[in-house]
Amino acid sequence: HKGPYFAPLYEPLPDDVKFYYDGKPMKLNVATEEIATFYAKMLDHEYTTKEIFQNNFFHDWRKEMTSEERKKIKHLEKCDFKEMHKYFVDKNEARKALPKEEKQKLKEEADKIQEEYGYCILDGHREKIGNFKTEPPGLFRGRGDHPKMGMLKKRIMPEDVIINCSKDSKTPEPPSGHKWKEVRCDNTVTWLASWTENIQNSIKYIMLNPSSKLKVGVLFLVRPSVCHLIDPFYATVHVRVFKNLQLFMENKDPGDDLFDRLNTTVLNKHLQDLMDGLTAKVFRTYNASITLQEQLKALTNAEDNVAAKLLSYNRANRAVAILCNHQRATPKSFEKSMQNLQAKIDAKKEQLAEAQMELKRAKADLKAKKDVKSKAAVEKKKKLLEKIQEQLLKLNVQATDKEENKQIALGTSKLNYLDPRISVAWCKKFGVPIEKIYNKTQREKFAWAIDMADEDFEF
DNA sequence: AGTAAGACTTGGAAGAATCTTC
DNA sequence: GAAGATTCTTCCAAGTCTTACT
Repeated sequence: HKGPYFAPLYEPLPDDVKFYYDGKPMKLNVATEEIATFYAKMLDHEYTTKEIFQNNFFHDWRKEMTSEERKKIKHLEKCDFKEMHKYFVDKNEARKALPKEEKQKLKEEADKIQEEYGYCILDGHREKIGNFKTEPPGLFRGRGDHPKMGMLKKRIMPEDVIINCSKDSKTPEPPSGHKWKEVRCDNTVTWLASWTENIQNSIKYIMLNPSSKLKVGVLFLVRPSVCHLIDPFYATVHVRVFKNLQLFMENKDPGDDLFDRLNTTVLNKHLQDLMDGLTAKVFRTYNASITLQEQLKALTNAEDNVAAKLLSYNRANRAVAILCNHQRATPKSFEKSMQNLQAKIDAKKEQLAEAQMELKRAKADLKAKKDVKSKAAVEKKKKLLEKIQEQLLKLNVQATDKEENKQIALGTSKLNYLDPRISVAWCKKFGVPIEKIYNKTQREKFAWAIDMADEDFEF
C-alpha cells in the first residue's frame, strides 16, 4: 500500500474575509486563523452553544496563538467569526452550483486518489481499504456531555504515522521532506497504518473495507459449529441461571448490585473455557439470525406481490432490531414525509375512482357500438385500472412500513448481526430481487453470501 | 487477578448523491 | 430545473474483546 492519504493543507482565507475582535478587524497568524475556521464552520451547530465546547475550544485555541494574539484575545464572546462562517457557507453553495463538467472533473480527481491510495495487496489479491485518509484536523465532537468536546484535534503528520506492511513489499514513501514515525512488518494484525490521536490518546487505524477477505466470514463462516451447540446450551442454561440467581440473592440486601462479580471479562472468560470462539457477542449474532429466519418463515406469504413480501421482510428485520434494542429517535422529518405519503395515497384513490368511471363508460360504449375499436378501449381501461390498483396497494404498504419503522433502526442488525445467507435464500425462494433488500455497498460486503447461498439454505 | 494498551467492531450522525415533485 | 425529500456513503466516536503486563 501507499500509506495514508493526508488531509489537504490549510489554505489561508482571502484578505477580504475578516475576523473581528471586540468589533475591530484583526489579522490572525495562519495557524491561529486555521483553528478559528474550525469554530467558524460550526457556528450554526448546536455544539457552539455549549459552554464546555466553547471553553475547551477557547483554551486550546489560545494555546496555539502567538503571544501578541494571546495578549489581545481574552474573551470568546468578543470574537466575531460571522464573516468567516459566511465565506464557508458561500463556498459550499458555489461548489454545489458548479456546472456538470466541473463536477465531473472533481470526481475524476477523487477517483484518481482512491485508485492510488485506496487499495492494497493482501496475499497477492488487490483489496479495498476502508479508510485510507487520515482524519483531518478540527474540533473534537464528543457525544452526549463529553468533557472534551471542542478540544483541538491536531493535524496528523507523517511523523505521527506507523506504517505496517509485509517485509517483501515496497515500503510506502512518506510525502517529500517527511518521514514516518516507524515502519514495521507485523503480520499478526490487520491494520496498514496507525497513529495516536491527541484527544483521548487512543490509536487510530487504517484498515480494510468490509468487503475484503479479512473482514468477511470469520464470524459467519466459522460460527455454525458454535451455533449448533447453542441450542442445547440454552436448554440447560436457564435452569442453572435460575438456581444461580437464587444463590446470588441469598447473601445480599435488596439494594445491592446482583451481578457485582459478573462482568463481561468474567463472563467471556467462562464462555471461552466452554468453547473456543464463544463470546457474548456470538450469542447476540446467533439470536439475531435465528430470529430473522423464524420470522421470515412465519410472515412471508408466497402468493403476495413483491411489495407485500418486502413488508414481511422488513417486519422480520424489525423483530430482530427490537431484540437487539436498536431503537432510534423518530426522525425529525417523519411527520412531514408521512403526510406527503398520505397525500399521495389520497391522490391515487381519486385516480382509481376516475379510472373506474372511465372503464364503466368504455364498457357502455362497447355495448352500444360493439366494434373492434371500443373493445380495445375497454381492454386499455382495464389495464390502466389494474395498474392503478397495484400502485395504490404499494403505497399503502409503504405507509405501513414507514409507520412501523419510525422508532427502529434496521441498519446495524442488517449489516452486523444477520447472516446474509438467510436473506439471500429468502430472496431466491420468493423471487425477490436482491437489490430490493441490499444496496450496492451491502451487496459488495455480502458478495460471498450472494454467491453461495441457495434457496434452501438454513441457518 | 486486575488493569491498561492495543485491535477491531459497532452505531449514529453528517454530508453527498440521487430521486421526486412541482 | 431547482427545491426538497430520500437514500446512500463516509466519517469517526465509542463500544467490545484480546493481549500484555504487573
